[in-house]
Amino acid sequence: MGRWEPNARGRLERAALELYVEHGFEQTTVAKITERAGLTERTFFRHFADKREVLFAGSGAMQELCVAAVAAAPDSATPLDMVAAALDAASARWEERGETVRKRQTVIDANAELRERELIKLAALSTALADAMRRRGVAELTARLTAETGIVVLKVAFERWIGDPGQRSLPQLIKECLNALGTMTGSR
Amino acid sequence: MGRWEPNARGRLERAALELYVEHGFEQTTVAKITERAGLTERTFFRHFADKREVLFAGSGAMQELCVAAVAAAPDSATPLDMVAAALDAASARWEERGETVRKRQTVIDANAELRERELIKLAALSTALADAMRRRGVAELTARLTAETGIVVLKVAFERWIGDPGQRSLPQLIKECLNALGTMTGSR
DNA sequence: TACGTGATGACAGTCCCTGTCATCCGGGTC
DNA sequence: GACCCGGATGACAGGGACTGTCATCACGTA
Repeated sequence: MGRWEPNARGRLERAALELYVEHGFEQTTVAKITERAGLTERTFFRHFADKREVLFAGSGAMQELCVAAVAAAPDSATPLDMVAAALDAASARWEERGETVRKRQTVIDANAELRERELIKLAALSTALADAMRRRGVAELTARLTAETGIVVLKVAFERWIGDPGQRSLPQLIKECLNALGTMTGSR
Repeated sequence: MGRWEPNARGRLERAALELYVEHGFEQTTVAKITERAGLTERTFFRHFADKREVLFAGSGAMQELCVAAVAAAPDSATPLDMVAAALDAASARWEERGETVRKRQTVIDANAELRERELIKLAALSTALADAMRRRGVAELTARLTAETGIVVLKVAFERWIGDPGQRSLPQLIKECLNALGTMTGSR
């Protein structure tokens, strides 16, 4: 348990997820996490802004992935196409490690504070997508509305993907939601 | 400053908003709020679940208002019409006391924790709207997507209403966003 | 006037999170 | 090999949010 064991941050992430799964988020104290990781509380808060953030460490990379997808979209793409490309990129990444994603989501869904954090992460993603589209020449209002709509589709499709016993794939569910969206707004 | 001054809850709400405006949310301790209201900390937490909730005391009534609007929509209404009716009801209520609403929103926008709380309140509103639509016979997926889309429109329109120097009314901005939404999804 | 009920006060305690300073490890310099 | 420097960690004190528990108080009612 030397002071200099490698990958302190990774050990904290792992210990936290394990304990959140075993005993729930609220019942887990930061002291217990650092104890399992062989570190001190102070070090935990040097790596993560708060007790919730440890579950969202990967959200930054996911956001960059989505922004890159928008930037890489062909010039012929409509705003909705750009968002769809971003959602494809994100969902592909999630499909890869479905087991971990599901476990993590179970923890989040069981706690209101964590759902709050999840929502603000999605809001940040929406803003980033809107910015990326604006850089592609999309008008302000259109960019904002399209990005937010994309997040809606992501939320609904992801929810169904989690609830389903692995029947349909995430990209498939996203496509279905996008179609339903079209009939919804067009039905008048 | 007797122990039995009337309207303890109201005094707490008022004192909290005042102090949040004067010094910001983070700089305001619950002790300061209860001091101004002539009560104790323990009493604050009997009336409000946490320090943030005091700013969202009215969200329950707003949600009921929206749900009632959906329930009262004519049978000929499409899902999108139902949501539009709900947004009209909500925005009318906000227009009434624009001054207070703007002041409160300034406080919320300045703090990440408060934005988180705002987002989960909107998510709860979305769920309530979807439930109300389902009771009107709307299919599960359609209800969910339409409700979420309505919240998107509300968010974007409200944001523009706050940022604007009172040019366009909130119902007007909502209508504009709904129109832009139609052209967006229909543009392909 | 006595009593019951609900709201408030008083107090101790836990946990999250922060500021500060000392300590340690690894790597580069001479 | 001795020296040193920068980044990461430990140790400690402390504030503030929130909770549990019991005593106390005001008010309506019999």
